Amino acid sequence: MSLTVIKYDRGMGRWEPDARGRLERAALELYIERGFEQTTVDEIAKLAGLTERTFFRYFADKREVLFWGAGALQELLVTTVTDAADADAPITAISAAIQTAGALFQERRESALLRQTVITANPELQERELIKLASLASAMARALRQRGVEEPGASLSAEAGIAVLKIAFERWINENGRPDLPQLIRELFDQLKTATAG
Amino acid sequence: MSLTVIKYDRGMGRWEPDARGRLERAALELYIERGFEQTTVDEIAKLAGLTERTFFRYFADKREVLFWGAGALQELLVTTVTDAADADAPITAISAAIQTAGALFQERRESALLRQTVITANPELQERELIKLASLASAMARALRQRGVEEPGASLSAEAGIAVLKIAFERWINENGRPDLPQLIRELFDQLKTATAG
DNA sequence: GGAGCGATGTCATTCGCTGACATCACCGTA
DNA sequence: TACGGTGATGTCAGCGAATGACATCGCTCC
Repeated sequence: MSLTVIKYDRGMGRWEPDARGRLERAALELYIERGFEQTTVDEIAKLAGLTERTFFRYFADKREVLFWGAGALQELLVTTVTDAADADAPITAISAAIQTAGALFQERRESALLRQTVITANPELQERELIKLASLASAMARALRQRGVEEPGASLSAEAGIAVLKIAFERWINENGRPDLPQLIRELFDQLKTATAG
Repeated sequence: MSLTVIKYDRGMGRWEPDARGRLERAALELYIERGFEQTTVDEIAKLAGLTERTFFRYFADKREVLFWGAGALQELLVTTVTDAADADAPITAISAAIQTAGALFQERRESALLRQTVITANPELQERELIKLASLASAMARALRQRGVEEPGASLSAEAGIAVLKIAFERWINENGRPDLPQLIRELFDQLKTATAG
């Protein structure tokens, strides 16, 4: 299915620029073509014109290459939570942050879909994704606490936000009608309110 | 710290009963003593009087030995959700299920604490725990759907329940006062209602 | 034109995990 | 009682992920 054209696969050795980017693109391409398990790190490195050892200097393990962007996402979420008006309820700040994240995915729908296809096909990658999401939740909870929100409200709001994000993202990927993701997120926060009102 | 006395470490070869149990206990003991990463599967097997190969016949991987009980927990949750009165709101059924799980942990507080100490000390184990929790959530959501609850309410309620369980369990472990876990869970469901009310 | 330096390569090793096949203890039955 | 089947275990060989130690490369600055 080779959806990404890789132009750097030959004659590219040491010292070519953007080693990390080359490794990242090579990995994604191979994960899509043959699947995550069927791809060896050695193959990724060779396709990027590097060695296995160098791959592990840039990425802690074979999975991490797909989650490198999580750091930036976390900063975005924390910033959005922190910048929310003090008058806003915690859940409102969280909702704003999650909507922002949703907008980001929406901008890169194609690559988000490719990435998610790979992840969904492999339990090891799902595990990694879950721990990244958990990390996002605790970062948001921390941001709320620094805004003066007490526990357990901070953690509950943050975890609820991640739950909404998970469900919203999944629906957004599976629906061909491609509804607006941030709006889907708003609706889910509303439904969460209803659901928990019990 | 050797808290578990293992009596089966010598003269126990093939054909002694309860191979799975011996492997489980041996693994937990070594994970506690030296840490998860510092323990080899070969060491676990030898301590249990078996071979590495046999370990992998009982457990899919080195981590799974700590999560074998998750299946029973899932059944318990599903049963409780399914058996909840039809008149009950979905979130009430979920709350009942999570409280039941809490009661189960409370019965085995010591071993739960040991297990959690090992898991908390190791990211790989946290990943595995998160995917088990996610599996519990989707099982509960499925149970709700079979009771006629529509999406996204089913998934939202289930995920919210797991979020409560995570937070409740963490607090219960860390507080020396040892509050009643099922009650802590009830309180957190209440606070979740407040928090999401915005 | 070397000295220093960061990025990369090479090599060796450990360990998780798997497949293929042999072996063992036990159980039923002829 | 001997025999054959069966399931659990052992043995062996091998792949691939990951890591440490050390060498080498290309660049930059004196």
